[in-house]
Amino acid sequence: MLKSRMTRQKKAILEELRNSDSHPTADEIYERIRQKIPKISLGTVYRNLETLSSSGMIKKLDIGHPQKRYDGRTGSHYHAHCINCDRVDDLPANSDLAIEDAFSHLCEYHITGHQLTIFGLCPDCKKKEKN
Amino acid sequence: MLKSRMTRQKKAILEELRNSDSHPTADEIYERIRQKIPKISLGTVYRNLETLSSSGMIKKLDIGHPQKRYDGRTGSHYHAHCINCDRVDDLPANSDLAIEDAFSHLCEYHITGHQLTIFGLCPDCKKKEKN
DNA sequence: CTAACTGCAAAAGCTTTGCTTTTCA
DNA sequence: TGAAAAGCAAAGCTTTTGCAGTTAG
Repeated sequence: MLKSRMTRQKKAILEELRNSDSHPTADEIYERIRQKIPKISLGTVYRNLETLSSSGMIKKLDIGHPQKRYDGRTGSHYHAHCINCDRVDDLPANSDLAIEDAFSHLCEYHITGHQLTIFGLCPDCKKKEKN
Repeated sequence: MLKSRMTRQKKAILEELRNSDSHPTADEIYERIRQKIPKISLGTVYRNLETLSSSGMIKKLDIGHPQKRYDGRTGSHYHAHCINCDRVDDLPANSDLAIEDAFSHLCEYHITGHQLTIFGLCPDCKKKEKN
């Protein structure tokens, strides 16, 4: 375990992620934190997001876009991704380890985890689509 | 549907992907095609990969790395991703629509698809890990 | 023929990094 | 007080784009 200090900047980033149920990009986090700590730099945001995610305090998500998303919920769970507005929501179900069991019989991998994402239209975009 | 011409470059890229069971990056594809078409440019590779994937002839994969991967298999299937060497393998099972059914009762999304990836050590890295 | 495509090179966009100064413990 | 982190700016990497010349149909 590396040494790590809880700075004002890091604390603010962690709080922002924990109080948010969206899954913001680094840049969105930067803009929000800037309201409280105007002099914070984007580099600091990136460095802290990296530290926090490699120590397991947050998660880095990849939704197939140039920008990564960050998630303050560390429990294992799945995501839903709107193909229209790119919003990402948490799904109300924990990871299902049975899936890993099933695939352990189908491939030669030593499985350590899995990731499941649902794609579709979020409630808002579903409504708009009807018009 | 947009008009599209089957150029020598596009054909070579498509064949390369279909004859390969790895899931190469744009740059890897570029290097391979260069053996046959030395003057091809990386920009052309990117443009063709984009055309091919938006017309559904290939798939673009995101494994959470800066570079995207490309897959010549269009049937819906899952992937295994080695956390040590970043190799990506196809899993010998088709997409399970029951998963989408299950989540359609748990969220308000209009679900159109899903993606499942297994993480772990591939057979090669599993062996090396033992030493 | 001519719209679509190529090659080349420059630009764009996100993220990382080097360096000096500041700050937490 | 010293190691770790911040701020700033420059660099890095992958991907996209503009443009003039080429080519498939």
